[in-house]
Amino acid sequence: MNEFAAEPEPEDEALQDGGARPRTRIQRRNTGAILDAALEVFSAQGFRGATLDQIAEVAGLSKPNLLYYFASKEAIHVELLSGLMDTWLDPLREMDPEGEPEAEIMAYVRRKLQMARDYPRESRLFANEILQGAPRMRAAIEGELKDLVDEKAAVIRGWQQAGKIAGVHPHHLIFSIWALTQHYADFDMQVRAVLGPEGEDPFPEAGKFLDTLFGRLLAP
Amino acid sequence: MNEFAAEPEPEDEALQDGGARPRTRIQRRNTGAILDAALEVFSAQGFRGATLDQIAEVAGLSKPNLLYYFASKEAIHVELLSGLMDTWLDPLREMDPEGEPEAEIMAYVRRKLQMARDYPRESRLFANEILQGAPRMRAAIEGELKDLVDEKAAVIRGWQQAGKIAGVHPHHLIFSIWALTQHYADFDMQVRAVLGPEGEDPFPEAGKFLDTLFGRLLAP
DNA sequence: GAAATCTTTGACCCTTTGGTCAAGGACAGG
DNA sequence: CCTGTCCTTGACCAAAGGGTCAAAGATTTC
Repeated sequence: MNEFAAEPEPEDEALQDGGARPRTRIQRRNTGAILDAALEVFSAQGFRGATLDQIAEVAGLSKPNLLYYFASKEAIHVELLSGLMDTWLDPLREMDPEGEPEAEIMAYVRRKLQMARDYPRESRLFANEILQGAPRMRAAIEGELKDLVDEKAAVIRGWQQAGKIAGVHPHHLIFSIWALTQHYADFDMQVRAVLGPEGEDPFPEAGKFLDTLFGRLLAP
Repeated sequence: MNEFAAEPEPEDEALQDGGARPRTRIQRRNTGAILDAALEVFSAQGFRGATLDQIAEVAGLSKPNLLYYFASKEAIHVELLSGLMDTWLDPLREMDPEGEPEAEIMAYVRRKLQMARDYPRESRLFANEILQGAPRMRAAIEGELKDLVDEKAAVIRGWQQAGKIAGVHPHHLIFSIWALTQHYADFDMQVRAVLGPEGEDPFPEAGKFLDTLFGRLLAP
């Protein structure tokens, strides 16, 4: 079970009224189970591909019971996404303008790779949403996300002007970190298939590779 | 209109029988329009999210007419995917073991980035398929794709042992090329949103960035 | 321990969707 | 210009899917 998306924003919205947080123990347990099941199904099938029956089955509840806790399929999805954005941006927020430039960026890379490993479903949910043109997240991406990236890009530019790291385009540097780390979650199936049936964990090697890559890219 | 996926394999399968290639001019035109429309819709909505009505509308045909040319929704999808794999791997096939190592890899990166720019729908179709665990492509990925990657990884290892390029993990090097180039197609919406409303083409800058990145990564 | 308040679900409803079919048009080829 | 093949579609159909509801079961509260 995973609180990752369930915790940040107190789920509710449903339960006809619309004021209170999860009250009873039962409510907390069931909304948690629903969000976890929905994450499982939405991340694997996309919004339109997922069905309430599938989510209900994974959650171990009946379909009408889902709809007792959430007003609609869409409401479940929105709940997941709104919890996601914050957690998704946290590793970037932690990048400290006062820190040692190369170390800060390398640490960011490692945090993102760790997230890809620990929360692949969240990564795929996000990927699905962007792939379809972000119909339910456009605002957050053009607002929150863009603002944070612009802010950190400015920090990076400062480091570059101080000669601490190489002068590569800050926005594209950030894109490259996203692309390279999330790839291991979103394309996990392909990565494992290509590496062969030995079934060993690709992440340790990926970590080493990314250390080398960004080490060389950032050297002033 | 785009022949990319329509041409490689002669579409047919439908038309009740199952022997002949597109015979008439009408047939060629309509199967082409259907595959192009299906690429549009599948790449944007995923398989389950797409509907025959949407595809029919984009193609400018009636739904029963679609099903005159293709046996089922699934048949259209399969047709697209089977045409895709070959084209997708071509840029890697072209990497020449006899060529100058760094130049060969850089050229591969540029070809892939060019594909992301010219064929974003194909990239997203592929991404959708892998994200959902590749239910209809597993065989091709574990076979054709893995084989080619293994072959080229061996070539790269040879170059590394000859001291021509840095000794990074060949498979992860290839993954990084895929991740970094396809990101600009698959996450296009996000890339453009973050770069801001100026609406300028991200690809020229991406090209410069990737030149720097791989130049530094590969230097022996 | 009974009233008031949550939870749960079987049965149902309406829309969407993949797919069928028979009949009517368009187009060769002779 | 007529016949046999190819193409097109309006009308249907059955299944799936999102969502509702009333009534029955649990829990809590006093």
